[in-house]
Amino acid sequence: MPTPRPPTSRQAPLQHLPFLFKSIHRPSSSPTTNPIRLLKKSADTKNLKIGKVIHAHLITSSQASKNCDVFQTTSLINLYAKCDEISTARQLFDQMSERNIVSWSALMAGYLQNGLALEVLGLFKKMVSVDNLRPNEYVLATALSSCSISGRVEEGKQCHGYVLKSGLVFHQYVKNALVHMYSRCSDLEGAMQVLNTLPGYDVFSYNSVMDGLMELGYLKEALEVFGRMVGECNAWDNVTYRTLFGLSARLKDLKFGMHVHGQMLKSDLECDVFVGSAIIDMYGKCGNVLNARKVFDGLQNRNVVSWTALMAAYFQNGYFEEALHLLSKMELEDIMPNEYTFAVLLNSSAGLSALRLGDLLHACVEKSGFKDHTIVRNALVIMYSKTGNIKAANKVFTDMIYRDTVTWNAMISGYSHHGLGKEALIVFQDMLAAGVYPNYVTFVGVLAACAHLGLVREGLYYLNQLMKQMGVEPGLEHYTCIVGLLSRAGLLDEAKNFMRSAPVKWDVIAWRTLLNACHVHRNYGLGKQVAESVIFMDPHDVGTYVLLSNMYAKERRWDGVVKIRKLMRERNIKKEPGVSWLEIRNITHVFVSEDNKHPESSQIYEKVGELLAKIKPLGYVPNIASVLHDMEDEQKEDCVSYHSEKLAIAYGLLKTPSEAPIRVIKNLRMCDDCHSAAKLISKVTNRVIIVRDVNRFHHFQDGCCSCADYW
DNA sequence: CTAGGGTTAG
Repeated sequence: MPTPRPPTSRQAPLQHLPFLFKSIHRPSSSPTTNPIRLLKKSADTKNLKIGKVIHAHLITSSQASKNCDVFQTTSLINLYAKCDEISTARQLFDQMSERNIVSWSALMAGYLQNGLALEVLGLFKKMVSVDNLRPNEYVLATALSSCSISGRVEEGKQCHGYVLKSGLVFHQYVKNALVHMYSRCSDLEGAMQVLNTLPGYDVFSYNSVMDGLMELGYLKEALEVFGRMVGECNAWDNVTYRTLFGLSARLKDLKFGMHVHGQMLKSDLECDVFVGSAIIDMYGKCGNVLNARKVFDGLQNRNVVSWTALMAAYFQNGYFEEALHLLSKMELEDIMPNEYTFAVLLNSSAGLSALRLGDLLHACVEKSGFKDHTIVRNALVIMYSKTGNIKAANKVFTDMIYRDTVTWNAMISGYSHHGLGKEALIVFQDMLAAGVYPNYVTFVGVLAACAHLGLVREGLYYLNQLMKQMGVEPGLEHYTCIVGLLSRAGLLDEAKNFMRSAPVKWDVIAWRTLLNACHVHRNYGLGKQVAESVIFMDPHDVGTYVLLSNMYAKERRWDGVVKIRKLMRERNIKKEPGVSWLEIRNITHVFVSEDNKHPESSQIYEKVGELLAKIKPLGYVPNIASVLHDMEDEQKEDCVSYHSEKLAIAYGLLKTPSEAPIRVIKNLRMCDDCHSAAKLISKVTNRVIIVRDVNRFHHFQDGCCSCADYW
């Protein structure tokens, strides 16, 4: 949706030009009117038009002496370099018969500005070897900066040598450029060495080092450097604040962040868009959306980044609708979304499982000119996979030319969530073949895939060998995957022993994994033990009470069921109502178990009855064991018959064309009864039914589910 | 001639 932009930079009106000519022609040129000064002025103001006029004039009246020519041409180089006509600058430079150090530095600065760092370093080498010139502070700062942006430590160290030789180590700019170079090239020992051996560093050096440390994830160390800074330098600037907000965000340390914020308010530093966005980001990442909003509302000028930061704050805290809602408000202020904005929006629609909205955003992205940005493509993969359309996710993935770690991880874990373990492992192999290094997240997806496929040996090999080989430290999530892997394969004792022996502090999730396995494998003895300990760890885990009561029921131990029910009453634990929803055209229809609030309720109930009647001959038996209320079996059967996902599936069948897959989202774990019903319904209706429950996707097709009945 | 804001995979 590109709208024409109003002209922002005003060109100098043409009627001013005769005046310029006059001043050039004036016989004894005063300092303000000589052409070199005018060239500098037009370079500084990036006014190429006037600069070219002066250039033309110089050509037509070329009476200049040779020495004057060096200065003039250098000024012209500077002009073209600053005005982004670097090739013109280069032509002039190459035609010079004689050059001084300023000619070199002007051209180098131009290349640096255009991001052509390697060109700068090439020039630097030529300058010292061919022209035998000694680099000055300008050339050194430019060369060092080129090393910084291109990550060339080796060249940076050579520059360091020149710095020492020239005696410019004490020059503030050069020193800072040196510290910055080492920080950006991830050579923090180098940076610290410069910082420690030389006296007199300023905000700039500290900012650089803290930034470098943060980039590498050394958050504690950055905090230490900050402590040193507090003692030695109190002139904090915008960049310092931005860095500190970034640090508190990454540490998720709200207290520290608020402290810095308070400090900033006390100082009379003006809060620019950069710092403003950093504060919003900090509050968002520290979980305080309200403050993020407050800061945003207080900003005098906002740009795309401020808006995107606020959307991200909402997104990160689960307020997906609010994040999406901000788009139209932003556009009302005439601010266009960019690739980051689209990434947040897509992730928000993924969070809602809003397929229709995601499709819509995809269309916007295609039109926007940001469609080929990796972050946007990644967000598309995530969005399609989370909204249940794994095929579309893979389409986006395969069409991508450049893929980063996040891309591969998104596809691997996407497949894993959908129970497509084989596909996940193939993508993983491709990732290794492409030379991309797997990280922590990659292996979570890979191990989950192994668990789905029951590949015990492979899983253990990945954990014990490959991860070490790849330099990835296994964490709780990986160990939990192993628990899942073992118990899914029916090796419950091994899983239990693994939990006993592995050097980790297990959380409820791990125990619940084992518990679930006991339930599926009908090992109720161990299951009850595990459930007791889960309840001990988290007395409000409703799902566990339900499972425990289920297990008692399956053993026909009604005393146990009664005990659990009593316990739940005493602890005031209520079963969260089951809610399912699905999108039809662009409306989301929400169903709550056994409620008849939907306007077409009677048709839906009728349809459910019809479906259940159709699948009963195929072996469907209502599973009423999970019903916790006191009632007759017949009532219990009614109860499970009208679970929210059954209502949603029935509605989907009523309202969508016969070839379309039905996509349902449910807030809880899918129950046994609905699971077996859905399998048979997919068979008798010949439809693909995709249900996303709290943990995973179930693809029902032709009487089978992708989770292979283990979830 | 030295720096910098936002996003994501579990």
